[in-house]
Amino acid sequence: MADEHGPNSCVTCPRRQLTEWRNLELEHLELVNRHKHDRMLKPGEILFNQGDESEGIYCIKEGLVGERRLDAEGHSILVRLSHPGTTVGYQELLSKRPFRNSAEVLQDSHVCFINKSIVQQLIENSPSVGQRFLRRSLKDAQDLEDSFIEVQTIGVKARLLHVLMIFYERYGHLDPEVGHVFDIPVARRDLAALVGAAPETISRTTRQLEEDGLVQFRGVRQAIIPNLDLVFEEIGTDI
Amino acid sequence: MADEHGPNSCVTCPRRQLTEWRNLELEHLELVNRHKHDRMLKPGEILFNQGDESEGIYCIKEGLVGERRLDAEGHSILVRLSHPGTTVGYQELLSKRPFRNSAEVLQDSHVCFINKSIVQQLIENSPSVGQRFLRRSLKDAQDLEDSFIEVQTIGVKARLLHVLMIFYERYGHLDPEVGHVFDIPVARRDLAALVGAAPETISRTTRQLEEDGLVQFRGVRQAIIPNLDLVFEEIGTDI
DNA sequence: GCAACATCTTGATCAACATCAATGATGCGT
DNA sequence: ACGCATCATTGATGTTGATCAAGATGTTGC
Repeated sequence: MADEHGPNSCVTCPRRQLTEWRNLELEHLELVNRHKHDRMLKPGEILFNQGDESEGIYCIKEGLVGERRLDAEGHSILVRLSHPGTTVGYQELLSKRPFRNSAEVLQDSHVCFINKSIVQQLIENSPSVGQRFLRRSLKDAQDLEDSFIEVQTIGVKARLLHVLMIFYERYGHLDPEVGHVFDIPVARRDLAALVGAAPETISRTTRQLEEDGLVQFRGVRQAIIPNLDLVFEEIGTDI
Repeated sequence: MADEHGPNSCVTCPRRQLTEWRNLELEHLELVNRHKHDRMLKPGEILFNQGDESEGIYCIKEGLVGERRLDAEGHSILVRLSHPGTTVGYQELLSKRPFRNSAEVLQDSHVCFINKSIVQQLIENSPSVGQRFLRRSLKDAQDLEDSFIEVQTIGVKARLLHVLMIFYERYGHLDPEVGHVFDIPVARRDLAALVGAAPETISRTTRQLEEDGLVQFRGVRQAIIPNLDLVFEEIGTDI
């Protein structure tokens, strides 16, 4: 399991700088590295299910993971997306409660699992870790509060644009010929679940965005924004 | 400012057991007590405004405080209510960001203000305080996530019932003659802002609840639930 | 390459809620 | 107690998005 600081080692993992393990001393880092479990996962595979007890924490090294909740009527809502450099499942681990969401792999992913006993040791021995988790929790709470306001306030069109902008930030690049090109890493139904709307509504809204000249869609997995300013105007300058 | 463990002292404050200062040593407690500022506030008074920089933390000793956010179109949404035993404004203090909501007193309240330099000292010298704030933040994030799901999923009627049940838990008592009587501590417009609906919709929904026999309203500030089971049935047993 | 299946789109209809306008209640100051 | 201002209710109408049903477009396995 321990490759001596090879390409799979936590010590040299470039994503670690984004995580709560950022300031970890070498000693603790090697502890993590010795005990971590690497997994390569395909879309549709499950990290954990709603209702499960937490066994540890999941580090996303590559790929994309979504946290999904099923409501009483069986609708699934995508509560959040986790990109590389994110630890998934820390809330339930720290609060010792069962998972309230399921975590599902949305793209080919490389995920490391760290057992709760190891995390416990890190928190006890490295004060920075606790602080990082506090900051992370504060940020998550604030993001959620914003989404909460957004859902009550603005319509599907603006919310869809917002989600598309998130994809653009992460997967986009500028093609001087056509504009800002980016991938949509999820299926339409998941895009719908992310926006909090029915798939049919997403279809109609994307068509409307094309008619407005805000976004062009190339098939179902790619899109182009010819003019970013028009989009900012629509959603109110602040992203 | 310092009364020797009189009725206004933090040392003997009964609400403290509910706050992050719960396990504070006497020494630190007296530090807080020496530097806290007591204020008696009337409905409508403001603790802080959206956009202000955080100067410290607010302890609710008595009364009721609401956090309100104004969206782009000027709608105000009541993001959360804070009851006695709650510290308000900790997120912005710890993340060193400007307040994203305004805090407004909704009922006659007794609020203590603690300057950020004191809070800083406490966190540095008393490890339990940081942990308490972490727990608090985790809980807030989880509550928000639930509200988020709720807003997308269930209708105004169920959401209103949910809010009424919160009031019942806090202000209610059983009158064997008529049923479970409780006060509604906010005006209709604020009840609307809390549910995330227009005041007109709240009017119509309350009328519907009366027609269904779920809740009777006595004026605008009091209500009666003749049969709790009927309400639980409507919102799905879990509260 | 084609069948079988899942996914996406389109159209028609419906329910929920917002908005606007008017009226009725309540409270507050002098 | 009166008048004014704020707040709450009611009705009429408009908008948004969900749902249902059907067709179109992929996608996978053989």
